[in-house]
Amino acid sequence: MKRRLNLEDIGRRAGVSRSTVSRVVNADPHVRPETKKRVEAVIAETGYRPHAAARSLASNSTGVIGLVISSAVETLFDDPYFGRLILGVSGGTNEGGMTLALFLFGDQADASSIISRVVTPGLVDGVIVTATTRGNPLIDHLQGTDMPFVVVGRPDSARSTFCVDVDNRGGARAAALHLAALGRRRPALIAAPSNTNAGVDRRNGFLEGLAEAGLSVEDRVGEGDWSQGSGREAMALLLAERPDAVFVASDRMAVGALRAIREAGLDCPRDISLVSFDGLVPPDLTMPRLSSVVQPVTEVGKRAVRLLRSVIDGTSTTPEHVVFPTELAVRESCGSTLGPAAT
Amino acid sequence: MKRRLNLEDIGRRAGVSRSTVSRVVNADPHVRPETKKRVEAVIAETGYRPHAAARSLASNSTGVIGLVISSAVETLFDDPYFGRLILGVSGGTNEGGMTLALFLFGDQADASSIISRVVTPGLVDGVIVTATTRGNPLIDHLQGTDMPFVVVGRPDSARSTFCVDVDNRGGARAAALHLAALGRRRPALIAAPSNTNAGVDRRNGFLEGLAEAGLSVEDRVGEGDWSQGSGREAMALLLAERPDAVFVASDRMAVGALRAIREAGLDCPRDISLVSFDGLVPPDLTMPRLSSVVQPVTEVGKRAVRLLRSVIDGTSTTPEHVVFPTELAVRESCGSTLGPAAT
DNA sequence: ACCTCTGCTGGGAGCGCTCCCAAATATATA
DNA sequence: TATATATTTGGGAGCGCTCCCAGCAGAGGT
Repeated sequence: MKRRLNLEDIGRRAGVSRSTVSRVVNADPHVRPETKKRVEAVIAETGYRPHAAARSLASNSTGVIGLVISSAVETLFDDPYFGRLILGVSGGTNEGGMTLALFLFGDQADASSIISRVVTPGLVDGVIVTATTRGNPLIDHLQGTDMPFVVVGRPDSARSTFCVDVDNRGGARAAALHLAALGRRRPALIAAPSNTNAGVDRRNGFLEGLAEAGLSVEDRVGEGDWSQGSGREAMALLLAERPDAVFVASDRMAVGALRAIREAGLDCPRDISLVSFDGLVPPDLTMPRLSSVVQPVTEVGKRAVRLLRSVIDGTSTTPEHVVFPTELAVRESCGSTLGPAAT
Repeated sequence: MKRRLNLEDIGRRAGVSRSTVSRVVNADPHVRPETKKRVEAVIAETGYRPHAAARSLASNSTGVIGLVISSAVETLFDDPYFGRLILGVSGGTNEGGMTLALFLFGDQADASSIISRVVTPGLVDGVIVTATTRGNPLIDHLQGTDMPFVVVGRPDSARSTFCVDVDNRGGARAAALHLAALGRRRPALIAAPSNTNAGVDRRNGFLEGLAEAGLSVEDRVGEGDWSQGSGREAMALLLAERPDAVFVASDRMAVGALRAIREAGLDCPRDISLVSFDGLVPPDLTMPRLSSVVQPVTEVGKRAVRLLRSVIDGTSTTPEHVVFPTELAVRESCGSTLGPAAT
């Protein structure tokens, strides 16, 4: 069992000191080219790699970013949202040569263990937190520490944190306007949980758009829990109100709603025009293809990493809110090509 | 800006030495109860947390496990497989109080950077590698280092590594037998990529089962790339051969196949009985609900962590292969409740 | 030839912890 | 009470790196 090589060993072999090797490894320009070449040769030949923990300790920076996702974990990946977010964050860390540490809450026991692990000094340089539900305890906790963090989504108390969000409200409003323009007159809403800020914003945006168009949902409102099943149930209930259009606050729930519509012997988009939110489900997954308000999740993740890095290195000091626009992608489920529904 | 507390500081406040505090933190039993109590009081009061990097350096163990997923990243989470795997691995690391580092390959540039990052000493204690395609360069590379690793899936050269796999072959065989028992006589196969071991095993298992039942696929064979679109195309082509049953090597591709069947004006399961592999798509996602061979992905992930931990701590030294059973879940798409198809 | 200035290099100190051995104290045995 | 033994505690050494300052060489100016 041969010992691991360290800077000193490489230095000895190259006839230079520890410090010089360190400079070469860190691309410090103050090294004579020939010296540098020699050291690099030894490094290549020995396969030397600097020890990450030692580096972190000495430099007080780990090169690791934490992503904390608190949610009912079992069904986490049933919704494409988190996968995409992880993809974006991973892309962001990769481009900075950083490492991504993923913290997923399972049950409540994990939660407290993770909360304390996340703030352990010397483990991560900063954290990205998804603010799925209002009153996220982790955010409060982080606020009391000096661990840099950014929130994905809109945090409850807007002013004190860095965050990256999408224009939920604007997107939902656009959906309402589109449905109205299509001539639909009995719009329904399947909202996302009202204990999430995204859910609240989408609901308000939709109602706002409707109001602008002189429409209202009246009693045609249901609420799901993001799951497909909840969308189906909500839709089944709503059917009694004979809506001619529905805005479903997430793709996932929309898939369920679609099922309920079909099970009732109705046709989407002919009988009911549907627009959902997210734009994450591959269009071909459903028949008809979902028209939905697309949010750029991957970009959100990437951007969150960049923002966090600027917080870590002190470039950003005053709370900053980045909001990405959302855009309605018209496909089949809204029935744009059909013209107004026959009453 | 107050300095971060260290063991020495806590010791001073509690009137004991650095070492004693360390013992308390690490639950070493050789501490007098009252001393322990006093130290714990100081820790609680100051909110002290040991520095992870310092710990890693001194103890030569990081408490971090790496999960490396090499795949076309953009579409990674379109397939529920990886999400579930991550969930399982995350559950495994959480239960050991460990941290999960996630390495996703984006493009080829990421690949080499990640490969070298993964083997950096002092970053992770070990790695879990998904062996999506044959001849995975990372596995070869790891074999040349002393970084502990376990492979999820069957590696090419079976004998030299630790791995956790599922019984792809047996599951596919069961699918064939089931289709045959249903009275189907013109079975087709939409295989997974033959440059993956899972793809090869599923194909062989299916053919084997068919042979046992005295059937054969003849020309009714297609191959997809795991994507839904590829399943659809393969099925569309296959339709010309007038199959009365099809085994699709993944749920995802099966969703595409279902679409092709419907687009051709045929009915599944009446005209074509379909069985897929994975059991990961929520049943209600499709109409009809998919009958599929279920693989316990989450358990695989959990088990991989446990196995890796035993490799890390030296408990396991001789390559060990864990294989989970797979099980056919009969739902609607195979048409079991229909009786034999009318020719 | 002398001095200065710049460019490169070496080495001490220290990051906060664990490991281990020895010292100090408490307990058991004769 | 004296001695042996077990329990608890303290502190040195070191993990491998970065940071910083001092030293040393060679180039340039007078």
